[in-house]
Amino acid sequence: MELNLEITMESGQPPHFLWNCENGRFWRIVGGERRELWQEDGKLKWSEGFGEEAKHLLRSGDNLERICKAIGTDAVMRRAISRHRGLRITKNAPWETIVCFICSINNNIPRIRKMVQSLMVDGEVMPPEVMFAADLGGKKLGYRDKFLKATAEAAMSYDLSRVGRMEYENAKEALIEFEGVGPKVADCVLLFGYGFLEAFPVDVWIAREMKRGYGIEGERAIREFAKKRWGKFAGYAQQYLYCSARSR
DNA sequence: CTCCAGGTACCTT
DNA sequence: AAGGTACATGGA
Repeated sequence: MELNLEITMESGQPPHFLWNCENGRFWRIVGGERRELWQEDGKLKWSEGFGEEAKHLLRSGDNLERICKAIGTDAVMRRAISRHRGLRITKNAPWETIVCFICSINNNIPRIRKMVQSLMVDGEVMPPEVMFAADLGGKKLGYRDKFLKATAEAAMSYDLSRVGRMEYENAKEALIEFEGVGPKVADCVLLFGYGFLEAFPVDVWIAREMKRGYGIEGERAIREFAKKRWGKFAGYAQQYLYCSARSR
């Protein structure tokens, strides 16, 4: 599996907010167990018993070479890919992904991470029932606390796995019903939480990069262009562009 | 002081 | 569909 673990885990995807990094190893606690991930000579290593989950997290089934070949149809994208070799889309739990990206609203990565960490108990994001009942005051969430409360309450009586069985457009509409989930957050959740690789989240970095690289402006036009050019792998294209924009 | 950050909700054209 | 504005917070 082609992989650059460091770039992947620290590219603004959910693991960036949920996992920790210490001397080259990534770790988090799940169910009281410490899971670790690292690379040796490019080869992925994991702590005992964590192999299947690790492969799932890193979408080992994605043929990165084939995907990059499919989306690398112009100089801008090829350059983005070459500068971030081994960057993969990750697959995370839907609820954790929703929380991460509600926290991301009009926010920066270091602070998103702080907020998400403050919403974790025993290494995991508080489940909806707990979050709804929790006192979020003092966590410095800004106006996002009311979005989290409302969405947590709604999620208590909603089977989030349903979304994963819908078509992309319907799934997006369903997610936007939650307070604090708009088009951009929904696309992030669909991409990183449900594995819809056609999702193309448009944030300020992407908007900037699309104008710079392709001369395209406006959310509507950007999404149309992305769908036409990158189709079912638009999510990967987006992540390469995002990292390019941020490393500029 | 202003500007910005993986935007959304709500309003008016 | 497109364009405005308020909204919390902290760092540059």
